[in-house]
Amino acid sequence: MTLIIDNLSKHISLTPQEQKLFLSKTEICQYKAKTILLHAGEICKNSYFVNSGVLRSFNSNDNSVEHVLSFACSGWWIDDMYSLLSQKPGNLFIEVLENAEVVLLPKENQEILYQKIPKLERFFRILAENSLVSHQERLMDNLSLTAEERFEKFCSKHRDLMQKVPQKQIASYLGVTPEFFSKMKSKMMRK
Amino acid sequence: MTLIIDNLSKHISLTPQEQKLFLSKTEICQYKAKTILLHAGEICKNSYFVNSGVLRSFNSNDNSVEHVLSFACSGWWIDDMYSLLSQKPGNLFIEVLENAEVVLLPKENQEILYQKIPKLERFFRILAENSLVSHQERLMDNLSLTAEERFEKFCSKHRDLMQKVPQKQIASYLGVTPEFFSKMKSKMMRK
DNA sequence: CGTCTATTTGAATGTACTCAAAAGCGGTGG
DNA sequence: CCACCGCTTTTGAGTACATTCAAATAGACG
Repeated sequence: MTLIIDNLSKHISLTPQEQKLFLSKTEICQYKAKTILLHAGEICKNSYFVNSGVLRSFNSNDNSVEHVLSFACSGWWIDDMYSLLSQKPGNLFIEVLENAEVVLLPKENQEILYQKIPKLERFFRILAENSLVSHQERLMDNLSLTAEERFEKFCSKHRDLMQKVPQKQIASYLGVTPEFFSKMKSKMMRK
Repeated sequence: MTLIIDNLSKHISLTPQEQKLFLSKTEICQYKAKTILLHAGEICKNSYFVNSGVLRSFNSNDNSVEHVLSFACSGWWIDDMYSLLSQKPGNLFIEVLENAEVVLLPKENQEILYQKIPKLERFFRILAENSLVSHQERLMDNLSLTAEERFEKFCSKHRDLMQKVPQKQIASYLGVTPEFFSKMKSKMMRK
């Protein structure tokens, strides 16, 4: 029922009291599609855990060209890690793509929880390490694969997102223009 | 004197006993340039902390095209995080570029240390989070900047490496061919 | 139904790559 | 200490992958 407790339980085990404490430091919010949870230039005050719906993080080059850093569906965490850690203005937006229920974990509560439940250090260590691994892989893919190969890999890894997300944003995630993505897609269909 | 203890002290404070315990679980090794500490296909058994010298991690596309994931100088950690976490064969090489003194922290000792000194969970959480931030930034740079811009950014961030590392490897890190890098460089010099 | 945005398609362009060959540089052995 | 060998860097010509700009088409939403 509480997806987020299940998520924690993947790497650490919490007593019922600890679970209660954890939940008491979070807040559940409902957001409609297109809501912007964080604007570039703001300081990121929360980690977001997605119960349902879809979010994305992206930056926007002065000239309104967007680059998608990540998507987050049910069961995923999303934030502007740079801004969250440094508590300085970041350059990411976080936007709701599909009506979403989101668990907010405020930065200051996270620090409190680290003190009260040190096991959480372990959880977020593992979370960060796993995230690091997948970012490293994506980086290497961007260096060594063609757009077509990256697209195929994306499809096999995230078939679910293909339905939910406008393809211009998948293009952006893969690092190509929407126009090129469209041409590439139809070319691959023909085979 | 012990660079690695200084490094830990940046984020957590250890008692002298804890410091001793930590060091007792590590091993210091000297390696000559060109030594390969980890081959693709092997399981990564250690985290490496660089006391002196320079290392790099890279993968190698079947057809012998190399892509540099990261460099590590004095004071930096390096490993194949994927393989280290999963204890499955990875696809990274770790190589010594410049004669190096390296602190080895074996995976199994790391687990022991997590139990004996839970504060280390915090340290490696912060380490992973910071690494994640810089990988995210590099990823976004690869999506949104030209090769020239990435090169300029690299220069201003890592002037020291420019001297120490063959430029074909900087090219590889930036995601361009050595030939193109050379042309780009001379073009930028002329300005 | 009309408006707004996303997608498709086409033509011209550019950034970066491949292949090839020459020049430079560093280390090693005689 | 010099000469040679291998590797890195440079340079050039031709090519390819992906972009830009523009316009037409399709879809989604109020």
